[in-house]
Amino acid sequence: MNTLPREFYLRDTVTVAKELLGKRIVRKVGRTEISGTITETEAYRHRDDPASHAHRNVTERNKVMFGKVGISYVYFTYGMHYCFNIVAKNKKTRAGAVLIRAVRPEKGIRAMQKNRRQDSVRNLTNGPAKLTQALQITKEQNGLDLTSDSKLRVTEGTDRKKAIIASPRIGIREATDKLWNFKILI
DNA sequence: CCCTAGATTTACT
DNA sequence: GTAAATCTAGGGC
Repeated sequence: MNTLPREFYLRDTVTVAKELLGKRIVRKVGRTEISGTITETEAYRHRDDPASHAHRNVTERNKVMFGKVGISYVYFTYGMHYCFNIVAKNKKTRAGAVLIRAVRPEKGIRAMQKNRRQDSVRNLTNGPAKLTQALQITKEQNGLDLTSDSKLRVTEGTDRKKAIIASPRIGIREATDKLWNFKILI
């Protein structure tokens, strides 16, 4: 399956968040391939988005969001969880990323069940910190180039276009008026 | 099914 | 100091 090119991510963050629905994340750990289709995303921008990590200045944590598009931004939160984002923004914007909130498991379900210590396929990747655990993504994968890395990529999907549901983003207190959470039905 | 509480570390108010 | 782009277990219905 074709890996998405850099230009895919060089557009408005909100546009890319919608476009990523139905695309596929492919992770390789040793000889095991783990993959899933993206079913839920959220856009986080820069100056106009008080809920974004990059709303203020560059810090050690958020610096990837100010860099090249198509790079992974993995951050640690709530004392125990990792979340996986992809840097995306148009040329005029300094910072932005798309949070991957849910995927539908495809290849490597056995490995995911082991990683999650959980048998129920429904509960494998239906949350931002669940899918990082299932795909073995930690801060080690922060800053990888998703357009060329051998162990973590985003490729075209096989799904037909489906209706997109837009909602307020989850778990934030600011900018709840922006409908920048996007999902497709499973 | 729903709800609430507790876990546990980082980053920056 | 404290809030955080969250999850799970445990109890009630």
